Amino acid sequence: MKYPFEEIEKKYQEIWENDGFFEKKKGEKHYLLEMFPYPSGKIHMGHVRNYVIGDVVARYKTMKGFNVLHPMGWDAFGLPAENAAIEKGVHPVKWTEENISCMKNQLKKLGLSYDWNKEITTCSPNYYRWNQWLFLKFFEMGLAYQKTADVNWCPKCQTVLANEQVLDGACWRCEAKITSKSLKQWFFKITEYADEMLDHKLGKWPENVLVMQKNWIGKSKGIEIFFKEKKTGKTIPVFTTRPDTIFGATYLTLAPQYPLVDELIEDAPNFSEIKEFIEKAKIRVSPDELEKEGIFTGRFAINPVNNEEVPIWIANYVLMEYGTGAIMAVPAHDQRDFDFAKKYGLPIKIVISNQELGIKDHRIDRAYEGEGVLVNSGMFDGMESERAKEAISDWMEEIGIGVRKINYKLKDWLISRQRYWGCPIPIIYCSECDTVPVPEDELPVVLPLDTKPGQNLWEIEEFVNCKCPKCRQPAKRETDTMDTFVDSSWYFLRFITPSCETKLVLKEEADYWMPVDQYIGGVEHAILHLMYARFFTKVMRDLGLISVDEPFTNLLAQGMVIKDGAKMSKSKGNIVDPDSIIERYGADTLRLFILFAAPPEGELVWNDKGIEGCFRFLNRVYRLKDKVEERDHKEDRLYIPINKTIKAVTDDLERFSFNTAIARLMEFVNEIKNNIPKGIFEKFLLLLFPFAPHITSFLWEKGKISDSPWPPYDEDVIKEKEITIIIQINGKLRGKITAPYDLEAEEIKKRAVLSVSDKLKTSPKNIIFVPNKLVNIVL
RNA sequence: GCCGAGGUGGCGGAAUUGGUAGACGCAGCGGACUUAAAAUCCGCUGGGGAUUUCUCCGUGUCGGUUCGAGUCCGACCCCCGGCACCA
Repeated sequence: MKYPFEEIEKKYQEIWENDGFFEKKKGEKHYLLEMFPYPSGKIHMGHVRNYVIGDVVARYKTMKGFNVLHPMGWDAFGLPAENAAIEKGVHPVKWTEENISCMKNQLKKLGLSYDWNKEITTCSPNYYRWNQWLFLKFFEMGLAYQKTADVNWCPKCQTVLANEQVLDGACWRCEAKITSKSLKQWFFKITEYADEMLDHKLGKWPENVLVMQKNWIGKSKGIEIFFKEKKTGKTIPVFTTRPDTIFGATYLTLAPQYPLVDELIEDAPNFSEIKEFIEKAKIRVSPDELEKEGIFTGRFAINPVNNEEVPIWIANYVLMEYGTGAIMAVPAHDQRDFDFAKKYGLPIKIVISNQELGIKDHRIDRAYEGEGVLVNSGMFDGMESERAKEAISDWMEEIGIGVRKINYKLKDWLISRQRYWGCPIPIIYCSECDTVPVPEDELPVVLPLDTKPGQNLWEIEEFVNCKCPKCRQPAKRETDTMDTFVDSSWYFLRFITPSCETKLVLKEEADYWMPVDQYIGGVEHAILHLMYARFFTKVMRDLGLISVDEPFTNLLAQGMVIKDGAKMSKSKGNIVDPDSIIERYGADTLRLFILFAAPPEGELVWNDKGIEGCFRFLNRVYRLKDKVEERDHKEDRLYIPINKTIKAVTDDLERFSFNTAIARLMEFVNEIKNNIPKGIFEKFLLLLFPFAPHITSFLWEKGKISDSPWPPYDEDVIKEKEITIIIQINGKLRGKITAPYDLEAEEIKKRAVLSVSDKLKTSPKNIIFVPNKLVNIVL
């Protein structure tokens, strides 16, 4: 037996299409947002999960009387569109538009309550002109700059990538191995906000997301110490977090790319050997495959704390991008330096003593990296390393051989992409005036649409050639486009006034709606998108666009959808198509199952059988319509259960425990035996409505169910008059009694002892009483 | 290696502050209805033993705190996620 979900869902989706969802403008504001999708073709179960969670919250909050903003849009620039153009000969515009219309249709078939009047599409000039406008603002503020750097290059995507977009040495999108390339590129100075981004003081974010971001930012406090090269007297600064080990520095190591290297080795007898090593060492290998190797330069440096000469080496494990590109090696107290020193027979000098390692024993077999008392460290001998760090730093700064410094792992965000299907960077290069920003009133720089598949912007002369805005002489446009993560770093602001032509957002409206009260999306964006969006928010605040420090007050990081032990994906061939499920069971069943199968933060294991249970449940609900009776409901035996259910479902929704909320609804239906009074049935329908809006709309009969407020519960009824008291003997369950609510302790204890008297071999030593819960008799 | 989250029946998962472990659903078993099947409805369903309402064991392992521990503390084991020569 199946209820006629096709007709029901079609009917109500048509009604919603015409009526919309959010006409009323009263109550406290609630900005609810789910991560907008890339229009890749069809929605997948991950989308369904994300958007169904959002929809339940939207409908619940609306019923609770909030003024809800719940918009949806499209993250529409990106590489798959270009690949499709090359493979199928369809223009990215057409491909994207078709996908959007298909996916929008799918979202509607799920019964999602979006305010489609606020829809945005990042590839439309009306949207990306503000992308360009923000770029110009960043440029004015010195937050957008160009530099030549060794950058991550994906040979398959034929473009550069930001650091965050390289996973395990491979491209985040196509998994091709990343190579290095030296290019002049545009960067956003995200590092300027590194410190502020370490704290998220607003609302509730999952701990693991905050920790991941913190690790990514990777703040470390230390000191730059100035070594001098002996022959030339040139300064080689090294960064360390362990100044307490400075007396144990027995050699220096430079990154292969270190600028001074060429000069240092020019008169070395084994010059060509060193050169060869450097070229080999420059090739990036993943850390676990890399054997630590190095070569002596023939030169020495002076350790400024004791004027000792230490050899200068070049090693493949020293990174040019972090710190100064040069390190002081303390083999006794750093495992990497230790391995290296052992391999090349370099001296190992212990300067931190500890219980495990005798200070006189020089044949240690590993580095001691912990804290301890300083030895062999001149006037700092006997000091605790924690104190010595400060004392040595103070002293170094005083005599000018070092300066305290904070380093971050976080790098500036490389935003140039050598791709066509993206937002053009609004910059013009003029032989006279150099780098000139496109004037604001000439925005947008429109992406030319009359192109052939695979054609790049630099191949389109009409685009490239232009006039310099300053001197009106012929000039050339920047032909790189922006990383698509730029588009999604501020879209939550555009949703507020999406069609405003004069401003990115109207200030008063932004002040009303921002920040987003609840953001919902996959954990996979914990670093990339969420960090970029926080960065943009802080810049937009400094620009005076908004008054908030953070974009998203609360974050719900939803788990992945799994089948056969792996994330659902086309390449693994384990996808379940939402359309086929809707066709078979209807959208309400799909919505219910995806919420019921797992708590939102956890992984959801797809089970073809499990969905049957939700379908059966909705069929039972449907059949209830024949059991509804017109009669007084306050006296009915279901009156207490429905009130308990209202309380439970309300509490569960407040803490996003959708799976248990649905279980409560199922329990209630299991309670109904022969019939149900209409008043109680209606309350039940209101509770079920956010989860299964179609079937509940149908069963509601009178008017629109969505106009009804969330039902309150009767406090008096919930407090039961007769309650069950657990009786334990020595903490083990031995019986139960029922007693009036709040019956006094002595009376309960008396009854409890009496009820288990045959099991009491000795008289009780102690009786623990927890009001309205249990009695524990201790023998 | 470091950081984070977790380990509960055959399975997905409940147990919100330490107080009836296993709600709800799936799968399974038995029964009703039916000529039969499907659907539906009812009952059982952590393990062992007595077979009736009794009893022992049981939330990764070992120990601790407590009248009482899935929940708190300590040590260890195992999975998952993130970062990984960051000096």
